[in-house]
Amino acid sequence: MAGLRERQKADRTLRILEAASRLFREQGYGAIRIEDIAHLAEVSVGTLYNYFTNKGDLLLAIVSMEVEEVLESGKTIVANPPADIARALGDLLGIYFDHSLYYLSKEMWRTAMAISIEAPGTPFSARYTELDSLLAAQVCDLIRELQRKGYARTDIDADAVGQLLFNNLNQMFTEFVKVEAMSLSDLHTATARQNAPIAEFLTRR
Amino acid sequence: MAGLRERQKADRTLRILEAASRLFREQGYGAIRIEDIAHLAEVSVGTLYNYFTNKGDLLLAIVSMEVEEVLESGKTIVANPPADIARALGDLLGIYFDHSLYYLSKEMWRTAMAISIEAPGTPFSARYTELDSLLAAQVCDLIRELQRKGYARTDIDADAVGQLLFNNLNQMFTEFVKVEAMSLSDLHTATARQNAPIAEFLTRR
DNA sequence: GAAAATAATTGAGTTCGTTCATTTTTGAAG
DNA sequence: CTTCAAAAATGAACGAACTCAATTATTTTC
Repeated sequence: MAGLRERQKADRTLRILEAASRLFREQGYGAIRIEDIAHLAEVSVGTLYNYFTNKGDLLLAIVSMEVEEVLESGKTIVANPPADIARALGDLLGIYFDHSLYYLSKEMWRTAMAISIEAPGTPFSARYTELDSLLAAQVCDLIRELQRKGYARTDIDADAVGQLLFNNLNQMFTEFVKVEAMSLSDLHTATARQNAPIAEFLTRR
Repeated sequence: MAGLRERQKADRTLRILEAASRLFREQGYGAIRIEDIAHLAEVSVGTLYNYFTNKGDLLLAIVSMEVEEVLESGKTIVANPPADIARALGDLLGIYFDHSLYYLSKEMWRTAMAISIEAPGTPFSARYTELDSLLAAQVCDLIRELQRKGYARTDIDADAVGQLLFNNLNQMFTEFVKVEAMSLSDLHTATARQNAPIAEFLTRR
């Protein structure tokens, strides 16, 4: 019972998202004008604004899809973590970090993060923030799972440590996208060092 | 030997900073136009752009002054921390957090953080990032001082833990300015909980 | 002290995100 | 099939950040 209107709406949404995604990645968020996206998506500027509240929200829609995938991938680690805590953390962060530049440039991440801080109220900005919370919750889940499996001390506030670790990785990822010269391996090295004392602390003696 | 030119330059810089600071705080960064600032500072729009690369950099100049003060205040805690580690951390974060809304609104903080991520290259954006590093270093200094005084275990990587703690407080402060409803006391409570396990871990047994 | 050289100021013009009155398309009713 | 109402698309117009060629002010030189 999908009416013509409904189908066209879905089509247009997809066309806009694909056009924007491609142009942002190829030429940079800042270099692309709304008119360019509208043109490639074969809609008018006004129509684009019927579908997305503004340029930033369009970017956040794209970035959110990426975060959703990462969140899904993370589940496999949480469900079956290695006994070594430092390794378990490293594996999860590996999932988070290593796919980050497949579909999105550092500039796109920077802009997305900036917008989610500056304009937290738009629809996809809110979604992005929500996904952030879900990622934080996933780190907490990992700690709890390590406790449940008997790999980690159980007399420790898993949520407190989980949030701390997540906030740290989030900040490190922010630095990673801010500094064009910083590589993924730099990011891994830095976070591994920061996580090491916590891993030791959590390990059952 | 302060020539006329030099004096006028200093005067104008000050006038622009004071005008912007006042207008941003009273009416909001987003609501103020460059023209408004130029008018109040009694310079032309073009001149304002001779002094600051763009609107955002002007904001970051103002915010940086605030961070400089906080950094200075923090030194007193680092020089003379209480023996209780959780308290020492709480005291330092107290300095950081409690003065944050004296001269700057949450909106100003949000915008400043967003810009420092999105445009890390402008002069005052770079300065802001540098100050962030200095704050992180100060937290590391505190840990080292606690170790030196015999309050904290010395077999722990002080820089790793310091960076972790700083990244966490930075992220929590970001959340604080993002969520209009979140109070300073909420912020203290949340960070205290996150820091507690670390404080326990660091405490010499 | 006048003239030349250098530095700084100026504001009208350009660009781009965003809005909104008008037009066009779709779906329902008779 | 025609008519009507509701929904959606459209692009010209608006506003604000930023630029730059022309002008004005300061310093240096002779």
